[in-house]
Formats: sequence, structure tokens, C-alpha cells
Amino acid sequence: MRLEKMMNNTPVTLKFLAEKLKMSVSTVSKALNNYPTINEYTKQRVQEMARDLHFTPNKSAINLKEKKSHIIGIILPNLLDHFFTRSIYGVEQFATQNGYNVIISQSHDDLEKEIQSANMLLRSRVDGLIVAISKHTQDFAHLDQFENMGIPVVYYTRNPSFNLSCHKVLGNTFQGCYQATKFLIDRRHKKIAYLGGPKMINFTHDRFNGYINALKDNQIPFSSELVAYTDFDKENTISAIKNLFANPENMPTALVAFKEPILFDAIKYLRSINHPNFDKIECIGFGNTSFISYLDSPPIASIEENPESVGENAIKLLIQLINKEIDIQHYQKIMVDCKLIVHG
Amino acid sequence: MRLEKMMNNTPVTLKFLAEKLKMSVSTVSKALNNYPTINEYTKQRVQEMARDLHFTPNKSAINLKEKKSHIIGIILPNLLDHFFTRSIYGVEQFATQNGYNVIISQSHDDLEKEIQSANMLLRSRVDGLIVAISKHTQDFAHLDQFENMGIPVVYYTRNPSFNLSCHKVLGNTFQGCYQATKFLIDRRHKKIAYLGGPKMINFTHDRFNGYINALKDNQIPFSSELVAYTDFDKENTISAIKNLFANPENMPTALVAFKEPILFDAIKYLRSINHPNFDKIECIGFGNTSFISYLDSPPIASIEENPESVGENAIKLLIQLINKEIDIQHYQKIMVDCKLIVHG
DNA sequence: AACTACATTTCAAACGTTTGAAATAATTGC
DNA sequence: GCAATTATTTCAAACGTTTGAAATGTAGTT
Repeated sequence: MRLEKMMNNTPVTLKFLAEKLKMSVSTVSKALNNYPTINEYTKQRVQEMARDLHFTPNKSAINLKEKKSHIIGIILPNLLDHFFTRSIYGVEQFATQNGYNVIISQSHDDLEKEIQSANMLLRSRVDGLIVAISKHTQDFAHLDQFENMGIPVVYYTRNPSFNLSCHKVLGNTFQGCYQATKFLIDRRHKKIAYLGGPKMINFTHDRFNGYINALKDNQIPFSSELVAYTDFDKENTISAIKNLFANPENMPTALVAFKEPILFDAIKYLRSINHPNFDKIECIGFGNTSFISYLDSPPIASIEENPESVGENAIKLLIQLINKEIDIQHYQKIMVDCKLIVHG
Repeated sequence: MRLEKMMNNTPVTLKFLAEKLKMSVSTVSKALNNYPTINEYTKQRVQEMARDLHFTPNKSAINLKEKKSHIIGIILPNLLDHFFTRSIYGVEQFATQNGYNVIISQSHDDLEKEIQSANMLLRSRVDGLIVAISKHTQDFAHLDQFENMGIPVVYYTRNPSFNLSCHKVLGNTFQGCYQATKFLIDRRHKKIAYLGGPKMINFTHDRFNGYINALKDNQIPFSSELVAYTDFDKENTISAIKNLFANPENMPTALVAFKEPILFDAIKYLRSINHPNFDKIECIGFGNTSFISYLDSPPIASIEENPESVGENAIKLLIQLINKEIDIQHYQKIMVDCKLIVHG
């Protein structure tokens, strides 16, 4: 059933093939790489022998010679977040097509771990880096190292908020939030609450601005009572929700939330306290989680952030930078639009 | 703010350091690797210079020399499945601690893609491979290549069902299902249905056996009417559920399901048809998804498969094999127990 | 037969590191 | 002051590949 093992302790290298074929190493190399100066018949013989002996070129040697690793590094906070896993789809596919491997490294939103990952990837001489920074990254020395060595870096999603010159690929989170708010306004809501995320994450503000601008553009008065913030902690979310629904004079009939798990906590809470108009409240959050179909009180719509597309744009930009089709100093910024998905 | 770029086109290598310091390359190398034969003061000078010039050893060169890549490959079907992403936690952590990088490659349950991934990892000369095979893998030539070259392979979770001799790390899915069934029996259920997964996946049968054995050990009669199978398709699940609940004489009061998303589909369906005893039916599925807390009719318990532990066991075994602490031909099988998590 | 022109193969250096053996320098004992 | 140790540094080969330049081989032309 199983191929008998050779356990051949002499590894099959170019040299080994050359000896077997009684020709020079360079002929073998060139034959395998289909050089035009090599005789057709020779090529055939070499290729056949290579196949029979299961020759596999040694990547380390090639990398050393070519000064390329054919590896792209990704640093991201967390693989449990579907946004990131979905974004990897986009990256991986395009990378593979272009002959690159991908090393994924999780920072677990820990700066120390992020630095470690960066150093490890630097030692591995990745040809390029895609990174979504941790919540706590303020200093960028560990990432600047790459550009200092001429290795391009693309920041995606989570990126330095202050205007550090760097390549960025971002979800158009402003537009997403604007669209969601507009959708609720069109459904005749006047009291639309906004539940924001951690203030340290830079796009929290973009989302808020989307909300505000939609209100403004449609002459809906803004009320600060209708805005609250939470981190990802459940307790925290519940107390934010309590605040939003505290004033009977100013009771929200709709809610836009920073992220779906937070929204689910909010919905669950409102339901648990038997909020009088619970059935009327319409909610929208960022994410478009697949589990929504199992909820009994699902959000009316989701803001789909198209993570695959974000990933794809990041890798495409990175490869252009690697190939020097774009100058590394000519910083790019790409925005990927969100899409409102109406459920039911 | 940002470090001024050197954009130094001469890369900082051992040779470069050696010239700067006016000593030989080998002294520099040995100083950096803390050889006892090197003078303390020399070491200091070298290390200082290395730090100042941001020397980063070239991994490709080291790998070539050492005939090691310090890379471990993982092939798995899918990163969207939380079982796999969670298992990576275990792998990554232990791998990093031991100086290995991890390249993750998704097969998307496609044999062709799996073969491609395997070949790519082979070219990269990974030091070891951890693999959860695709649904369609029948032939193992692409994976046997590794062992033929002396590279150890550990199959985890999804593995060749027939008794191919190989290293395996598996969830003890029999025990998990037994325990779940026993739990329901203890709650006085007599009619416990079993909703199985795709028959091609090998542990489908182990789970079924856990179910059957729990019934047998507790003198509950088995009825084939109470067993149905589904793949991951929703239509398919619903028709399976219809069959299970078809006979009014033999109506289940409890359900054990192969995987939680399937179970959620089942619950949703039963609810949608207003099944008369819906509130009484108690369900358990494999997975322990975090979303359970948002469901209105949650399963009474979940079978936690401890994916982190599965991953950790796989990497530990692999590293032992790499270090030849275990003979590669001495095939190991490790079972990781499941744990029943009772909700509410 | 000698020359050119081309086809094909081989040489040799390079990529950046490691490491045992050899060389050199410094220290000790007498 | 000189051999014998010991401490420290350097040499040189190796890992497996690529690639421009040089060498060789083969025809074709005169």
C-alpha cells in the first residue's frame, strides 16, 4: 500500500543528479530551469531523472542565492476573530499564485509578542510584511526595521492612527457606518443610538463620524445621550447599554453597534429586562457573522466589511512593492468599501 | 519620530562586521554564538557592533548550513472552523518556544490544493508536518514523501481511517459522545436521537459507537429510527431531522449531534415547525461554540473537544520526532479526552 | 585544412553562515 | 630563556543553488 521507503541518507541534490547523469551541476541546474542553451535531449534526460529520484530543490539554497525568501509575513492580533481569518483567504490565495508562502503570527494583542513576531519574521528575511497592529502598539521601531532593510510593510485594518507615513489598506468604516445609519433613518427612525468600541482602536472615530454625518445630512438632531462606548467586555457593554436606554424622554428605537458580538450582548440584555418596545428596536452591527441566522432576535442588517477583499488588496499592494512596481517611499492608502447586508 | 532610514545598500553580514572590526568572519560568528574559546572582550566588541549595526543573521544561510529550516508546516482544511484555529494556538505557542516558525496552509478540503500545499512545504524543507487531511484524501503519496525524506508527519484529528501506520493525535470522540449520551440518560431520557456527520469523515463512526455503547451499558434499547446522518448542508440536515421525528410512536426527547452548527440548524427547524414538546427536548453537540450564550434555546450542554490540547500534543510529539527522541518508525497514537460542558 | 559561427557544456565564484583543524599568540613552569 | 601549555584567532571547506564567462564540440564555408 505504502511506497517502500528509501530512507536514502544521501539527499537528492543537483550534485547527486549530476553524478548519476555524468554531467556537470550547472548543466543539470540549467536543464531543470529550462535554459534555452541546453540541448533538448539533455533536458529530457535530466528532467526524467529528477522525477524518478524525487528531486526537490532546496529552498534555503535558492533563497540564499537569490536573496529572497519567497515568504510573506503576516502579524495579526488573533485568529479567533473571523475578520482576520477571512482576510487571510484573500492573502493566501493571491500569495500562492505568485509563488509566495505565508507565515502567520498572532500577537494576541500583546505588544511584547508582536515585537517577538516581528523579529522572528525579520530573521526569516520575509520579502514583505502585512500587519494589523495590536491594541497597544504606540512605538513602531520593531516594524520600521523592515523598511530600513528595504522590506515593504503594508498595514491593514488596524494601523497607526496618527498620520505616520506608511502603506495602508483599510475598510471604509466611515462609509459602512454612514450607510447603516442612513438605512435606519430611511426606516423612519429618529432616535438612533450608537454603541462604539474601544477608543484606542483608531477606526472607532471613523465609525462615529459616519454615524454623525448621516444624522447631519438628514437633519436628525444629534444627542450625546444616544452615544456610548464599550470595550469587548460584557459587563462594560451592559452598563453602556443601560446608559443609552436610561432616559425615558429620549428612548432609542434603533442601534448601530461597533461589532456584532457586542451587539448580541446588547440585544440579549434588552431582551432579558423585557424592554417594552424590544420588538420595535432595530439594530445593525459590523461583522455579518454567520451565526446570525440562529438568533431569535437577529439584527435587521449587518455591515459586511469584506475582509477577503481587504486581505487581497493588501497582498496585491505588497507584491507590487516587492517587485518595485511602486516605490516604497510613495505611500499608498487603499479603502475597501463596506456593504450593508439586510437580513431576512 | 521615525528612525532615519539608512537604506544602506550593503547588507549587514558577518563579513561586513568582520571588516569593520578587522577580524575574521569566524571570530565574529563564534563571538555572536558565545563560543567559550572566544575572548570576553572580543565578544563584547562584536556584540556591541552587531547591535549598533542591526545585524540580523540570515536564516536562509543558517538553514542551508544546518540542513534545518526551523519551520513546521501545518496543513488543515479551513481556518474558518474554530476547532482548527483553536488548535493552532496550542501548536504555535509550543513551536515558538522551541525556535520553530509555523507555516499554515489551508486545503479548503480540496485534494488538489492539499497536494500543492504539501509540495510547497516539502520544497521549503519543513522540519516536520502536522496535517488534518481533506475529506477527499484517499491516496497518501504526497504526504508519504515527507517520511521518505525523513521528515516526520503527525496526523491530527482528521486522519487516515484504515490502519495506515502513522503518528496520530486524536480527540477521544468516542468518549465524548459516550459521556454526552450518558448525561442524557441520567436525566431520564429513553428516546435519545443521534444525528451523525458525513460518513466519509472517519470519526463519525467513533462517535456513533460512543452513543451506542452508552445506550447498551445503561440498558436503553437501540432504535435505528433514532439515527440519521447529514453532511454540513442545511437542507440535508433538515431532512435528516424530519426522519428522526417522523414516527409519533418513537418520538425523541433528546438529541446528540455531530457538530454544533448542525445542531443549531436542527433546533431552529424544530422550533420553526412548533414541535409540541420542543421545550422538553434536550440537545448536545460537539463544539462548545462561544455563540451559544446568545441562543434563545441553547443546547443543554456541549462536548468540548479541547482543540488547544490536541494541537499541543501534536506539536510536542512532532518535536520529539524531529529531535529523534522517538523513532520515526515507532508510530504513536495519542488520544485527547473531551469534556462535557453543561450550560446555564 | 583552416576558419568562422554557432550550439552546448563546464568552470568558478558567489550567496551568508558554521565548525573542526590549523595557526598564532600569550602564559606558565623550570 | 626556552619548551610546554593554554588561550585565542584564523583557515578552509561545506551546505545546494545560480549564472556569466570560458571552454569545448560540431557544422558549415571557403
